[in-house]
Amino acid sequence: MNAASPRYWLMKNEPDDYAIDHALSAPDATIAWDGVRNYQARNFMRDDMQVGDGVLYWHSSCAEPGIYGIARIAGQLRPDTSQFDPQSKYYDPKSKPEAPRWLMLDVQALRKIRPITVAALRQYPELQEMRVLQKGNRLSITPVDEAHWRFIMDLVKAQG
DNA sequence: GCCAACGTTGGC
DNA sequence: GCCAACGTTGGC
Repeated sequence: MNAASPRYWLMKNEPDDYAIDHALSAPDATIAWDGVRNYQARNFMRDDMQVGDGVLYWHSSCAEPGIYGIARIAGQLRPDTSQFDPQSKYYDPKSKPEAPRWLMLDVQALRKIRPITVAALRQYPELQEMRVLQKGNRLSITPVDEAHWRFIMDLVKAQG
C-alpha cells in the first residue's frame, strides 16, 4: 500500500469489549487497541496506519452491527501487552517478550454517531464495494476508500 | 445457534 | 510445501 496517501480504516470491536461509549469516557477518549490476532490486520497497523488516519468505529457480534462512531489513529505502535497475560483471553503462549508477535496502538474516539447499520450501508450502491460488506469478510481491520469515507461522512452530516 | 467463509495447524 | 482437518469470525 502507498505509504503517502491519506488513509481511512474500519476497525471492528465488540461492544462488550470496547464500546464507543467506553472509548469516549477513557482519558483523552483514547484506548489501546489490543487483541488483534490476525496477521493481515496486524500488518495494517504495523505498516500502513499513521497518526491522524480516520477510523470508522464498528461494532460487531451484536444486535445491529455497523458504524457507531468516528475515531482517529492516535499512535504509539507497541507490543500488545495482552499476548503475555495468561489471564487475558488474548493470551498467546507462543509469543515471547523478546519477539512479540502482536501489536497494538492507540485509537482516539472523536464522536458517537447514530448507528449506521450493515443493512443501511447495503442500501447505497456507492458503498457496495466496501470490504466489510463483502461476503465472508472477517478481517477486523480493513482499509476504507476515500470515496467511501466521504460518502459516509456525508451520511453522518445528514443525521444533523 | 446456525453455518459459510476463511485462517491456521500439523501430518505426511 | 501440500492440503485436510480444525477453529474462529460474525452476519443472519
